[in-house]
Amino acid sequence: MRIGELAARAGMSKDTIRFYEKIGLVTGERLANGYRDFPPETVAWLQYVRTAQTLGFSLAEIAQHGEELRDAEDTAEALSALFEEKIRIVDARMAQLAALRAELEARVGTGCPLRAAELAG
Amino acid sequence: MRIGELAARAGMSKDTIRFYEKIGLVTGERLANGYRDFPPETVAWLQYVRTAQTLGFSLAEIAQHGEELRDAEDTAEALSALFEEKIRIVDARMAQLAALRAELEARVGTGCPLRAAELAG
DNA sequence: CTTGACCTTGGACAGTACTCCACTGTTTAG
DNA sequence: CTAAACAGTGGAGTACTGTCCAAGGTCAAG
Repeated sequence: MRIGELAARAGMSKDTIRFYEKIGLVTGERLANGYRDFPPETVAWLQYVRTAQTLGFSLAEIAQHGEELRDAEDTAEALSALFEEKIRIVDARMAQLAALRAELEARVGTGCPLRAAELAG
Repeated sequence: MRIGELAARAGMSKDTIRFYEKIGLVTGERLANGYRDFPPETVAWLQYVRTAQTLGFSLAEIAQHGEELRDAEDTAEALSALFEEKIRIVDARMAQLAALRAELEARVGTGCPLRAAELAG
């Protein structure tokens, strides 16, 4: 698939994809005429990138995860370890969110604006 | 409290606090000699800023929330509405995390590296 | 063979969030 | 009085994540 179709399917600009290629976040072949040629799973990978990004991972981290996945191609254990580490990060972030949510909820309806700035505890 | 103590208590650099003041994220008085003078609750506010930041809010958004809080000083309803909106955002983010976590967990131990790139679904 | 849609590259520019620097003023301790 | 520790300003520089543009190559349709 060429870059235009990939961009449309992944919901991002061609420039963004070229930028991602430059930093090693996506890789593609080249056609005889020099055009980039991406395999279909790149769409899912780019969607994953967006998800990971909103979770607070930098593009460099995501790229490294991708490499680790590729390197671990015959090492199911390494892969599981990577996933488990990510789960730990996700759990920590969820706990943080849950704490903030509880604090927010405690404030709803209490009308104590002057102390609102202290909700971080 | 002067900037050095605030920086130490909030766990960030003085430069960062000056930068935050410039963009309106924190406000302080000035002493007769020109030194900044911050009220004690600024420590909690800065900690809240850090939390909100890790949740994906930009400094501009956080600053605006702060303003809304100040503007709503006598409007408990507006405050509750703001909190409820934040809770919705937090809930959405938690759901996203939960989905990702489930996908990650499903991969642990299955050893299917070649399809790992598609875990975003 | 031209037109238009697609692709290439390189580089400039932008917004966010700092971080560092040089130079200068203020306060406190000895 | 001087030195050290604190403070101030303005401006430059950095890293990250794009976004836009100009100049040009490729390809299919009419």
